[in-house]
Order: sequence, then C-alpha cells, then structure tokens
Amino acid sequence: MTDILDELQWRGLVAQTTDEPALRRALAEGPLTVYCGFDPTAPSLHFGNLVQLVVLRRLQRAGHRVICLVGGSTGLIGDPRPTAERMLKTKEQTAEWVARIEEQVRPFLATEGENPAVVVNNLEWTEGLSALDFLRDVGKHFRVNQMLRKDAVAARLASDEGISYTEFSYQLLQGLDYLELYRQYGCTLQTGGSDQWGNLVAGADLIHRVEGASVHLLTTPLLTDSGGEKFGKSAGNAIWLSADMTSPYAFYQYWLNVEDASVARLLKVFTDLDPQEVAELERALAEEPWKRAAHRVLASEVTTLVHGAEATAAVRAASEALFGRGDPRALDARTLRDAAAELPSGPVTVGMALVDVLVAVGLADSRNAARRTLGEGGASVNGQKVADPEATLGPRDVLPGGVVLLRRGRKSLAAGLVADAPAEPDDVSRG
RNA sequence: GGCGGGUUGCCCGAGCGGCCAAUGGGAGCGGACUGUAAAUCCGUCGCGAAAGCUACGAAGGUUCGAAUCCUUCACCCGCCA
Repeated sequence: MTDILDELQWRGLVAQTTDEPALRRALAEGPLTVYCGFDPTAPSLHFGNLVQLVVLRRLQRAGHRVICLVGGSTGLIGDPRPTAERMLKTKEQTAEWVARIEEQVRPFLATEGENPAVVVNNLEWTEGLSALDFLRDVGKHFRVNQMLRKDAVAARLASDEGISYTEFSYQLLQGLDYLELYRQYGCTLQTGGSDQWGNLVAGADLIHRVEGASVHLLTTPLLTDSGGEKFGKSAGNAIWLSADMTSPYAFYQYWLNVEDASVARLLKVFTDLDPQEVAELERALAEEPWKRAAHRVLASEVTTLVHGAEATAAVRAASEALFGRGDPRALDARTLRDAAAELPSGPVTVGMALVDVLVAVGLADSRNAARRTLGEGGASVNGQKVADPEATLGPRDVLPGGVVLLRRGRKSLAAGLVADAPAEPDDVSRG
C-alpha cells in the first residue's frame, strides 16, 4: 500500500475530497504542503482533534510537508455551531490556550529533522489587518448566498437563536488562512473534519478567485458508534488529550471499553496496524470476545501515542491488577499504591461514613447521590458489595499501602487514601 | 426607532397564581443479563439525615401564596422603518 490516499481510504479517514484523481496525482507527484487548523476552544485538544492529528502524521510520514495551524484569530471569533452562539472568550484566555495547544500538537508530528512540521498561528496575519482592508480584500470575494448554504449557518438561521455577524464572518477568516498559507508556503491541501467542509471550500474558492489556482481538500468522516453517537465522550465528558483533563488511566479505559462493533474501525483510524494485523484482531474478537484482545491493542496503542509508553505501561498494570479476577485484598502494598496512583483518589479516614468516602474520592457528586448508589447496591469496597447507606469505613477496610479501593457500578474505580495507615501489624506499607 | 413573540433543570420541551423541586422525552447514573461490549428490561435522577434551603434570564414589586401577575433591565427571534 504505497499510495497514501489509498491508505487513508482503507483506514476510513476519507469522507470527501475535491477532484480525487487530481489529488491522487498531486500526492503521487511529490511532496505537497498540507495544513489543518485547530481552534483553541479549550485548554486542550480532544478526541476529535486526534483524528486530524493522525491524518497529518500519516501525510508527513508519506513525505509531505505539514503545517499545523493554531487558530489564534479564528478562536477569537468562533466557528458557528448549529445549535447556539458561542460565548466570546477574552483575548488573554485565547492566547493562553493557543500556547498550550501549540505545545500539545508537537509530539504527534516530527517538528525537527529533514521534513519538519511547521506550527503557525493565524493571528500573525490577521492581527494587523484593518477592518476596511479585510472587507475590501477578502470580503469582496465572498458571496453571501453561498455562505448561507453552510450547514451550521443554515441551521442557525432556521433556529430561533439566529447568528451574529461575528460568527457569520468565520468562514472568511478561515478562507483567508488557506490563501495565506498558499502564498507563504505553497500549501495546496487542507484537511479537516467533514463538518468543516464548508469552511474548507471557502478557502479553496478564495484561492481560486484571487490566485487562479486549484487547490485540494480532504475531510475525514465523523466517527460515530452503532447508535449514531459521536465517539470521544465518556459519561458525557469529552475525552481530552491533556493528562490533567483526562487521566491516562481514564483514557486507556475509554478505549478498552469501546463497543465491539467499532473496534476494528478505530484500530484502522488510530493505530498503524496493517490490514493483516487488523484482520487478525477482528478474528480474535469474533472468536474469543471475552479476551478483548483487539480492545487491549487499541487501548495500548492509542494511549502510547498520546501519553507515551511509560504512562501506558503504568496504566495497563493498574488496569490488570484492578480488573483481574482476583480479590483486591490479596494485592501487595506496592501494586496497590501504584494502581491507586492512576485512579481518581481522595483522602479518607477510618470511621468515615461510606457516603462521605464516595464523595471524597469523586465517585459521587453529593451525599444524596452516594446514598442512592449505596441503596441501589452499586457500590463496593475492596471488591465487596456494600449496600448499607449507614456503613462506615472500618480499620479492616484499609488495604496495605493505606489504600481503600472503591468502586461504583461496573467500572468506575477510585482510591481512598488513608493518611496515616493505622499500623496493621503484618502487612502495612513501607512508606 | 416602532410593534409583536420569546428566555424553564445537562439538552429538548410542558406548565401560565396554590395540588410545582416543577409533566414528558433524551442523556447520565445504578441493577438484572454479560465479557470492564452491544441490545433489552427494571429502577433512579437539585442540595440537605431532617426541618428546610436553593432553583424556572436579572433585579424589584403585587399577593396569605408566584415559574405562573406587574415594573424595569439584559439577551434572542420575527415583521415594519
């Protein structure tokens, strides 16, 4: 599989492209310069951005020049969402997030060596642009009729929320980015999620009008599960790439728990496994689903990509210790402490009501919720179900290492940490 | 600038003086079934042990009593200019 476009297609990463034969030819003929933009809508990139990062990564490996654009200016405006107007963030806030994202993106791309990826910020060419120049030089090339056709814009016009002029203008800014990168770097391919198609086209059209050149576009499909839900949410929260927002443990667990029906697809998208290897894992999944071999590979590979091999090893060890069939009370202090370090945790004390313990370690949002969980038989201490809402933490619940393993439901684990583990003669921690 | 409509819990959306912590759906959470999967079924879903407190865009007011009525403000939508 030498053709990069073929590979991207096989991996399920191509939703739409401009003139496909032309794009294929251009990719084959020599290094192309490609860019993808990331707007700073949060202090970290998330699951959805990871798809774009792996596309860039593959293109770079195939020998193409990669530009990663961080939207210091577009982030100040906001890409219209179909549902509702965004809240404007302060310029300081945006600048801070831009800085974080610029750093976050680097490990995914080779930024040194013979074909280094370039990271740019579109504020560079928009900050000094006057409103008049913008309207004359950029605005004049856009037809409102066409802008109205963009899905998100159309949805907003149809809703009772409407759309501000600010957000309506977004596509001009993004279009300008492509033109700028075309001029500065000879960039002729832009990639993005399929929901970005309208924005990408805006740039390609602008280049066509202003420079008379035809440039390429490629979008990736939205990844959804068998219920049609977007991937990348866990319990309603986004899966972030930043370890402080989604811990490596939670990240690994997310992938490990992906529904069977989607594992093969995700392996193709996010790992470098070849068709044989994927087929092999698919067979393993069909024949011995309980072993979750494909899930394990997926979770390990992606966690390694995002958090590195070391973090992955720690998280795998913790997962295996905690979800092994054995009784957690049989684990030694060191294993317990290492595992606990990967979990959400909180300080607890002997004698504390279990209700408070669940809140302290973050397994319940309120004491009411904790009580409910207990009443529903959904909580366990060190693997033993506890259904009594009045229960308290006893000295015997403290495992070696001063750790108490709390579980809510099937798979939400947390660790209670006893500050001064009461000296249990035989097995208490060595520090 | 004028006239009319709107702002309800995570989301959608009912309620239009007490029976409303607020119908219904979705999401979420827990249980059963399993494989830390999917589908399905059941339960649950503001905070508080309770008294009670906080909540229906914001602030005031009327009333024994307001999400529901009045006033002002903010924001959104539509039509007219």
